[in-house]
Parts: sequence; structure tokens; C-alpha cells
Amino acid sequence: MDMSPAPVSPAASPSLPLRLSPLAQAFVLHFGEMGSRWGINRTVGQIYAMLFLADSPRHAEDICEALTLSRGSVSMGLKELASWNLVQLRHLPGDRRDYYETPRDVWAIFRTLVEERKKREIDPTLSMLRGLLIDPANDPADRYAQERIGAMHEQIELLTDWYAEMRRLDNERLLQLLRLGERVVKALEFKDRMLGRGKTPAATENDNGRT
Amino acid sequence: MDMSPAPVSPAASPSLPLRLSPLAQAFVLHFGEMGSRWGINRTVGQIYAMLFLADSPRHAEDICEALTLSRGSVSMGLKELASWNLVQLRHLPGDRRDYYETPRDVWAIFRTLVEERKKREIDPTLSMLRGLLIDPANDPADRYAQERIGAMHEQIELLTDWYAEMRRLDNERLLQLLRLGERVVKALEFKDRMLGRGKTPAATENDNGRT
DNA sequence: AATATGTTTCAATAATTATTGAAACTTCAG
DNA sequence: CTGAAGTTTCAATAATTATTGAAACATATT
Repeated sequence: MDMSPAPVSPAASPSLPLRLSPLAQAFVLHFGEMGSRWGINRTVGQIYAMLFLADSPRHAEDICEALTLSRGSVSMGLKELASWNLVQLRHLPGDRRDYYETPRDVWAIFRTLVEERKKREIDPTLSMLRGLLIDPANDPADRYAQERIGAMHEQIELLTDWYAEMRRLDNERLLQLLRLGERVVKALEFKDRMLGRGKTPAATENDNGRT
Repeated sequence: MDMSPAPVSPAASPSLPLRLSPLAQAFVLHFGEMGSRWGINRTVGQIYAMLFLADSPRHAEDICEALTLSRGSVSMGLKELASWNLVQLRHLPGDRRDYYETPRDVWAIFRTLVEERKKREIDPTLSMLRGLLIDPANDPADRYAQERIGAMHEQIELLTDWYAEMRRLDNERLLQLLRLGERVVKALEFKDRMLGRGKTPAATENDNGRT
């Protein structure tokens, strides 16, 4: 891997012989390594990192060169990033090539990541659990198991419902929420007190009449 | 894999020839398949699923048999689950073997999962970003990159700070928050109005004086 | 229509990761 | 101390996943 001819590069570090600045290089390398933990591969992580730092859209050849990856790898990687909605196509006037860039709004990136992970990691399980719960066939030995599955289902649904609500908020509101931290709870208590409700809002009958 | 002798089992489905009920089997199989997406392997996913449904602690031999896994695999798998804090050791009187069970509180499981994922997937990146930002060496060409890195760092920090606050809430409070959904924002506005603050709480000077 | 330029696919191969099972290790009871 | 019962480690192997690069495929320009 290190001993390939390395076409046009003054060569600096062993693994990334290219004209990325040391800063960019460190960043890209980290994303490559973290790739496995994020559930993407090294190539995809590096491509994303490079595009994230780039001050203008890049085309595939740029990426190949900067990251010393094959044309095929880059094509696959970009396709994967596109499937995650983490990369956008741009076209420069007078240039036929596809240019890629990442969304510049870090909030948008965060939203995308959460959304995609939910789609891939949670939704399938949620519907599997639903499937198991509606099935009436019941071994009496399954009593306990069924209870556990129900509990898991309920919890996940609670979270996804909440997420669905939060998703509708704009960046500013989300930011507001984050900055408040634990004071949110105090605000809730305050509101309830002002409106004359009981001070124990954990009651279940609350959660049906939304707005 | 299917053609191994299969020691003591009447054999039912091709991949899981054991005395798990069909319900448990479906559940376990799903967790095995999802494993790759969760960043754990099939074995670990199956072991966890089985323990989650079990109405009492199980020892390693049980797991081997129910899941037709080797002794070594199960040992590794349990070790990994332990490193995630997703499995607890139990000892039955008069029995020298280690028994394992999963926490029964689904909220606790959720908290553990979030905590562990943060530790593995976010913290390392956060400190890498910090490292890049404090480094004073600056290629002028890095201006834009540095700005991007700063933005990413700020966003992640915002999220982790918020998470640190939320983590301190007990189950009931969290539940309350989830059930409220978007009404949280309305409650915040209400509180601000009542306290006579301006109606644009996005101002930055708010976020220093916590409590 | 031919060419130049750029992109994608895909079969072969490399690299990584998971799994096994036998051997080493631990611990308790007698 | 010795043996029985149980657990863990680890080197070998299997399975999976990533990567390459050449060939097929597009498309705009002339």
C-alpha cells in the first residue's frame, strides 16, 4: 500500500501522500479511523471529512488524488454518502464534471445523521416488534417474553414519537432547548403551576390531547 | 455451518436448532441480523436478545446450546456485553457457574446504550477536534478549514453538554419530557413571557448562569 | 456520428473481522 | 495437594467486507 508509485505528490506522511494541509490530514485520518465505529468504512469517512473541510465543491478526481483512492472507491463512497444525504451535487458552469460538497449547516448535518440512523437502526426493529406483538399465537411459556417485548416496544415508540415532534422544530428552537438544559424541567413545573394543574404531571391521561 | 453434528437438539429451523420458542427465535434472529448495523456482531446481538427475553439468569452453557455457538464465542460475546454494561453477573447459591442477565429496566438499558455510544463514537472525536483547535500552527490556507472544525466542535459540545444535563434527570422526569413533545417549547415561551423576559430567548448571554 | 471526457459497474483480490475448539488457566471441595 | 467443574485465551480458519482497476456505459461537443 505504501509502495505504490504515488503518481504526482511530494509525499509527506506514510499513508496520505498528498497536498492536504497537516490540519486537514489529521482530520481526515481521524474520520477514516472512526469510520468503523460510525458504521461506515474508512474510505467513506475520509471522503466525507475532506469534503467537509473543503471551501468549495470538489470533483471525483480531486478526491482520488488527495486521498490516494481508486476511481472506483471514490465513486462507491460518494454514492454511499449520497444515500445518507450527506453530500450534494453541484455543477460549475463550463465544466461537465460532477462536483460534490457537504451541507454547510452543521445543524442540517446533525439532523440528517439522526434521521438516517433512525431509519436504518431503529425503524426495522420497531416494525419487527410490532409484528411479534400482533401475532396472536401464544405459547403460555412466552408470557414473560411477550411482556418484555411489549416493554421494549413501548419505550422505543415513546422515543421515536418524541423525536418526530422535535424534528419539526427549527434550528433556533432546538438551540434554545439545548441551551436551557435541565432548566426545561423547571419551566415545565412553572407552567403547570401557573395554569393551576396538579403538580404531578406524570399522569398518563395527559398525553393524549396534544395541542 | 449447518452440517455440523448438532449435539443434543431435535432441530427445527436451519439456523437455530434449539428449544427457544418461535417467538424468542424470531426476536433473537432479528437482533443477530441487526447486529451489523448496531456495530456489534451477530453473536453478541443474539446473546443479548436471548438474555433480554429470559425470565431468569442464564449461564454460558445454556447460551451455547440455545444459540448453537461455541463456548469461546459465548465467552467473548459476554465479555463484550459486559464492556457495554449490558449484562450483569449473578451467582446462584450452590452453583459455582456464572449466570448472566440483562438489566430489567428498559430505561436503564436505554441510558446505558446512549452513554456507551457517546463514549465510543463521540468523545474521541470531540477531543481530536479540541486538539486541532488549540494547536496554534496555522497555514493561512487553513483559515476556512479551521472555521469548519470550530463549528463542528461547537455543535458537538452543545449536544454533549445538553446530554450531560439530561442524564441527571430521573426516569420519571425524562418520561415527562418525552410525553410533552413539542409542547415543551410552548411551555418555555410561556415561562419567559410570565417572567417578563423578551420573547427572543436565543440570545447567547443566557447560557452562562445555569440553575 | 465520432470523439473526448467523465462516471459507474463488477469480478478479482486484499484486508478485516468473526468464530471455533483445544489448551491453559482458575477456583473450589475434599 | 489433587481432581472436578467451569472459564478464558488464542492461534487457526472461515466469513465478510472493502478496494481496486479495467471495461462498459453516458453525455456533451465538434
